[in-house]
Amino acid sequence: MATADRASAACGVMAEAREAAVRLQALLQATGADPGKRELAEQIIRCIDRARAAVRGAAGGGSSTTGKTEQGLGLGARPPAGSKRRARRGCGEEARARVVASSAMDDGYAWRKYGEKSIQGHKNPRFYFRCAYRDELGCGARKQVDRMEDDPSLFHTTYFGEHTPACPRDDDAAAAQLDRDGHRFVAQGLPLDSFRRPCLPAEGQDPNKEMPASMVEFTAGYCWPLTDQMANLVSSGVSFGTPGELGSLDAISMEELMDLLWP
DNA sequence: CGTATTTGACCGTA
DNA sequence: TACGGTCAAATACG
Repeated sequence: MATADRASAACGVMAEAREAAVRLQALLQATGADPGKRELAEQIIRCIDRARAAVRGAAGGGSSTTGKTEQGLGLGARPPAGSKRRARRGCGEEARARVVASSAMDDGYAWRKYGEKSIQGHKNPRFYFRCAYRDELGCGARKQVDRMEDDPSLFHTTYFGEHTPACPRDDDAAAAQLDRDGHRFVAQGLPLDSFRRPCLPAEGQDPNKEMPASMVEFTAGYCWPLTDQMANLVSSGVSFGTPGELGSLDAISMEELMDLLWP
C-alpha cells in the first residue's frame, strides 16, 4: 500500500476515534462528571489531533522518509540461534508501535508477563508482556502496559509487532462483548468473566483476597476493567473513582451492581 | 509436577 | 553512567 493510502486510512480511523472521544466528552459534561475525567477526554482529543496532523505532514512530505522496507525494519526478526547478543530495537519498530488507552488490560490474546519495571517520573511500574505463543509459534508480539496516573482504572498499552495468524484469540470472549443491540464494546476481546475479576490489585491490596461484599470495599481494593456498562453507570452518577469518593455507594451491593451490569 | 509470575541481575543505548 | 528493556532463577500456584 502506498504511504498516502496508509496515511489516509490512519486518518479515517483517527477521525472515528476523535468522534468517539468528543461524544465521551459531551457525555461526561452532561452528567457533571468530575473535572479530571473531562480533562482526560480533552487530552485524548488533543492527542488524536496531534497524531492526525503528524500523519498528514508525513504523507504530504513526499517519500523521503519511506525508504525503509518492511524487512529493513527488522520487526519480528529473531537473533540467530546461539547468539548471545540481544536483538537491537530499531527505530522502525518504535515508529510502528501502536498506543492504546484502554479500560482493560485484556485484549483477547494470551500474553505472558516477563517483566515489571519502575520508570523514572512514573508513579506506577510498567508491565512487560509478550505473546504466550512466542516459543511455539514464533510470535513476536509484545506489549507494555502503564497504569495511567490520573485515572488508575485506565491503562496505557503500547503494542509492538503483530501476532501471527496462528495465535489463538479468545473469540468467544470477544463475541460476548456484544451488547443487546449488537454493538461491540470499546474494549474488544475482554474475557467474559473479566468484569468479575480485578485486573490489578490496588496498591497495598492483597490480589488474592475474596470478592468483597460491598461496593465500597470492591472499588477500594481493586482496579476493575471499565466496560461500557460500567461507563454507563459512571455517566449516570455512580462514581468508580477513589475510595474517598465512594461514601455514597454503601447501599449498593455487589448483587445489585451485577444486576445492573448483566441484567 | 508442570506452568505462570515475580524480581534481581544483566545488557544495550543515549 | 543512568535508565529502560529483557533474561532467567526462584517462587507461587493449580
